[in-house]
Amino acid sequence: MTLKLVSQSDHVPAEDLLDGLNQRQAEAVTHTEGPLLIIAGAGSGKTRVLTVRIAYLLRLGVHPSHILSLTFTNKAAQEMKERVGELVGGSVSRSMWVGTFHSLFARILRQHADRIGYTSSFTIYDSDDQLAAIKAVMNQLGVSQQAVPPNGVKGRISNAKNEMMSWQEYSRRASTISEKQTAQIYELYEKRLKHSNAMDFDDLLLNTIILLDNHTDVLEGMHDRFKYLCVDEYQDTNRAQYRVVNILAKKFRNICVVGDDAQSIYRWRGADIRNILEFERDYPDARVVRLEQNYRSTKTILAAADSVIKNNEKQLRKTLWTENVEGEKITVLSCRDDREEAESIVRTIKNRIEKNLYRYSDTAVLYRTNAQSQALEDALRRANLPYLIVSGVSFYKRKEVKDTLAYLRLLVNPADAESLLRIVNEPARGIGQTSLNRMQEYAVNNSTTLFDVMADASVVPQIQQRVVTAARNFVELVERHREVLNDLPPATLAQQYIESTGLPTMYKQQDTEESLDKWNNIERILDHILEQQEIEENLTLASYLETVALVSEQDDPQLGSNRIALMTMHASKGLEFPLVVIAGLEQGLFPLAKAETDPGEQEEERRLFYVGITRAREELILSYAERRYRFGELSFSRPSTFLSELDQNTLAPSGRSVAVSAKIRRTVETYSQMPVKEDYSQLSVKQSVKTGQRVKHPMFGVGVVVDVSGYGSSAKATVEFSNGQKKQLMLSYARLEQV
DNA sequence: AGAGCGTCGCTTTTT
DNA sequence: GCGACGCTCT
Repeated sequence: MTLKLVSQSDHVPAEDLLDGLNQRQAEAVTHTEGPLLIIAGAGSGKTRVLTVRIAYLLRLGVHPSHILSLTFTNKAAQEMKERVGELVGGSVSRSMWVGTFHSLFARILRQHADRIGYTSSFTIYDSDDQLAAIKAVMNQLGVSQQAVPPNGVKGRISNAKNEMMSWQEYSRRASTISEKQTAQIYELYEKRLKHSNAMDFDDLLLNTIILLDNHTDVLEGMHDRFKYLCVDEYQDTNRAQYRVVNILAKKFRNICVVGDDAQSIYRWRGADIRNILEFERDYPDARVVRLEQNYRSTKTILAAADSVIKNNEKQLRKTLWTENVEGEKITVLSCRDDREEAESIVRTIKNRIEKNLYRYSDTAVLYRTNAQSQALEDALRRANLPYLIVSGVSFYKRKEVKDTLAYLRLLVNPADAESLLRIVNEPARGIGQTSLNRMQEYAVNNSTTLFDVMADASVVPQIQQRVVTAARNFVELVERHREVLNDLPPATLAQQYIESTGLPTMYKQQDTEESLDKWNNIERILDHILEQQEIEENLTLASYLETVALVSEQDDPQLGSNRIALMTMHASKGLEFPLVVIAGLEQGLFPLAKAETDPGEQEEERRLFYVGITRAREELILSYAERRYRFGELSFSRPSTFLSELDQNTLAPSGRSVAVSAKIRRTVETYSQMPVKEDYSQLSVKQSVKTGQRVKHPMFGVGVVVDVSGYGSSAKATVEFSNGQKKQLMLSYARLEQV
């Protein structure tokens, strides 16, 4: 198979691959030996360079299996595989290692699990499982969850792991009482996971490091295998990832990293920007190539992006430029509330589409938080426009889905305490919390697993006979299917097993709309397994579960369809759309409130805005609402400071004063009943606004009041701003300051 | 053991 | 405004 394809790639000279690349891009492609840092600005053809570079390596005769390409998200890995496949043929690209850090390391760890005290059927814990384990450990220690929020502990443990700090070391360094407590939880958490034959996301990296550090033969195997390394989104790697990359690159030093410090948006989860900033120090002989020509966006969009990002101090200066046209100015929609914002956005998009400027799939609406998608969805549905939410988690977060997967995980790995606890009494089997606590305690004290205790719980003190029987029945149910784990095709096995758990039956019998929905979702998983089994011949239940654990959601088949895409700005990284809308540009939302006190956070938010802006090819629309529902309550906000940072020349004059639509149906009562949390300290200022007075608007800048009408909460002022713009402003929303 | 009710925290972002 | 969790009652 491979032979045929290598010969196929032989008949075209490698140089032909360089056609259409600019000089810098070609330089990056042809620098195959030794360290290479590619600083790739947004839209500079990074993916193209990476894929061509791989094709180039192959044409030089490098065997595909010697190339390792690490990406940050599944989406990126997928795209890389496809695009390389287009260049060199699908079966060649299939024998290459292209994947996320996590998925790749999970594979490596499965191969060598026994070397680090795991079995190859270890379970991967998602963050809910992590939290459940932390809570269990806290209970065990008698730490109150009120006093110590488990989520905070989770964050601290994860941070420690990202910095490769073991619980032993954490414990040594702990000085405050709270740190010592965290250390204790960390220790027991680690032991609990190990005992459950489970790893969390961070462990996948950490254990890989441990494996490679302590087992020279494995390391040598890796070295000989991965002669060419390529790491995408290097600015988003954390210290553990950095470490693995450097271990792997040590022998051949053919390491190519690509990144853009301006697009580093994962600091919060341990990404360390030093990794890219100090690459040249790590590899003094590194070649550095800067890709600064942008092929994606109009001059206007680039100018806007640049005007924003230059407010960041920590920044490698680089100059993006483009030969593209000037393009449309940026429209700003100012709206009264989130509902109106959604409707304005939908109307604007609809308008563009009706004029045949764009198709649905040319359009993306980006936002800061997933919660914002709700209003947008409603508006899109009302307008009957097709849309697609690129969210990630929804399906796999549903209870019945998690339960089904927990059953399957238990089947593969009966030591998995978190999965067991999740479903042992779902549907009810008469095994309650008290009994479970007793059995768990017994398991911990006797260094065995909960599952094994349940096989014969009669030894547990104070246990009731009917619980002993129920527990044994449960264990037998699982064991019965475990016996055929390797004999039956996974889909068949899963089907029979899940059926026998009584879970689907329970939902079916409840016979409500909701429960039938749940039953349906269970069927969807079983169908999905069957589907995967047909795609991949060697599918095992374990490999299926791994994919599901490491893939948030593969909605890709839908991404190609003609729909408007809705997603967070984080999810938009690496994508591009002719028309991009960024919603919710308000202080406290974007940037988030916590950025206001932390300059580092502020800069990260700004980079995120930069990422959002640079997704746009032709046209950008920004919006904000003066009030919106958050946490079920109405809250007020000022327009984002990011808006005022934008180069004013890039904004459309009409867009800056987009009128509030009369179409919005909203009654006075709704307003008067709305809880108002915001302080009204500025109200006196507003009410004293007089004609002729100079005022400052957070977004429109300084202006003169030319007219005042109405009073109380409906008072309006007409303000003429310094650029000649006249705008009517509701005094109760517009944050005018006296100047 | 399990159902029912009230409280609380939550929305940043993801492998 | 929702879902997870804990407390109380049966």
